Amino acid sequence: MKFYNTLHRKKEDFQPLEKGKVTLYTCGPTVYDYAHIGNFRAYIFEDLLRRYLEFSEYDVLQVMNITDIDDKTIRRSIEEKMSLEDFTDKYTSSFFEDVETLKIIPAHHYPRATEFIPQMIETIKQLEDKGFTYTTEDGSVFFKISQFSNYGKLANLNPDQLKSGDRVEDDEYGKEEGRDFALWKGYKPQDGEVKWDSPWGEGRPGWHIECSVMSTYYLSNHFDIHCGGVDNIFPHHENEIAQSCAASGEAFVNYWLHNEHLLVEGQKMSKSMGNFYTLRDLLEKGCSPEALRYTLISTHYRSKLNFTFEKVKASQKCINKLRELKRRLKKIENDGEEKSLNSETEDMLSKFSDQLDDDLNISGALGELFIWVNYLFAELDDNKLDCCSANGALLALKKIDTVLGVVDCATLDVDENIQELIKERELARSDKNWAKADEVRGQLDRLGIILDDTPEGTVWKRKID
RNA sequence: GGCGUCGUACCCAAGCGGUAAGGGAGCGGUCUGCAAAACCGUCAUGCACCAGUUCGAAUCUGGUCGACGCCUCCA
Repeated sequence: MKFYNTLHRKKEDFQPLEKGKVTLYTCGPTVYDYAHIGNFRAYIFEDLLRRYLEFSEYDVLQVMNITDIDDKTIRRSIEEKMSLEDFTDKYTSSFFEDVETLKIIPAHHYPRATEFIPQMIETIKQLEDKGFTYTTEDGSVFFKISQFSNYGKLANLNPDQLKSGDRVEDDEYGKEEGRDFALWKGYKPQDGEVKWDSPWGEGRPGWHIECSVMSTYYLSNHFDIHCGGVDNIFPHHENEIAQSCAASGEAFVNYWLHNEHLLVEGQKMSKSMGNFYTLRDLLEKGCSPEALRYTLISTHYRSKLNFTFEKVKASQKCINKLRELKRRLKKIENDGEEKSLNSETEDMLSKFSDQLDDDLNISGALGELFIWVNYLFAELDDNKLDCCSANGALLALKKIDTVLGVVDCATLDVDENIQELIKERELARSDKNWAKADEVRGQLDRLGIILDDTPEGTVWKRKID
């Protein structure tokens, strides 16, 4: 298995620190609003990574942080006249609901920054003792980058050139150099009720320290993989490396994986452009969670993904095709016990994983999958598939879906009213009352349900747009 | 200014020196009460452009054009 490691800007063979086990830290949400489709690209990429590692029989321990303390959560909670806790609880729950909707496998731990203040203070003290910090008049503590010689390695930036820059105007906490970053922020009136006691006075932790502290708390000082969006490479991850290595004196993360961003209809997603979508927005527009999942998963994680409704529609068709295959395979499964993977199926499985072994080359893997799907449909149409092979194929499809997570769907039931309509139409059809049958088809169509009359009876599925 | 990514058919997209995977859309057929699905056939002498290296290049080198990202808290 190979991954593109941002640290060395090349693909590298993946060797976990402990054989058969993977320690994985994935940057999570800042809970100040509903997560948008771009956020989910990152979480879906991380989910693909998690699922594929487990598919490859690694025992994965995954941690995802919940950032519930930063400028945005404080500002918005004050605007909403809510306590920080109530405010962030609301968006944390909505995040978990969305995770479930998208069938993202939950991380083993979701630490919240506010639950780790003592540990963060402890780490800052360690850094202070080792001479990596300085304190300013307002009770803020900064990390002194000039003390850390490896600074800039991940982002491939020259630290000396970070000294000057038009965008460095932020001297609000009185730091010595623009490039230094806050470990602890002294209390300011705009923080409202949000403050904790510390050896440097009241205040709150900086952003970067939370990930350093929470990742190493669960995964130890040195762990395998750390993921996030490309925008996190600098400064967030660069700063994490500096803090963590300076504090522990050990290596921090072996593999840094970053996902590219998402565009919507070719444009950067923004509220002013009117192309800013949360998961809820898209579900309301009729996109199914599986189609969104497929859309987000099916472009390689290091390429920009142009999110379009055309792509969601194409994704839904691919999923329908896989579900149709499953239905037809099940039909000849009959007595069910005997299974064998025929050579085509074995071939597909091995090519599928070969592709994903190459830095999660999902397009290549899906290509292999559909070659096999087409082969199976042709066999099924010719009645050439024995039940042994069909059972084997079903098994393979199930295995593939542990990675994709789009075929099986718990919410594929419709309300009773719709079931009644389908029965009504079945009756009309057996009476050859075609006018009535077509009327019902039209009725269901308006409800977003498509009917397929198959030799085994009528099946239905969700309309694509 | 510094660092970096990308340009393959109508759309998406693999490919990493050996003669263009796969998906969607389209078109023509088979099947069907109608439809859908599925199946069969069709769909790039060419991979932004120009040179070069090579027996051989979408793949390597140089250049040109174009799109984009990061350079202090945005996944």
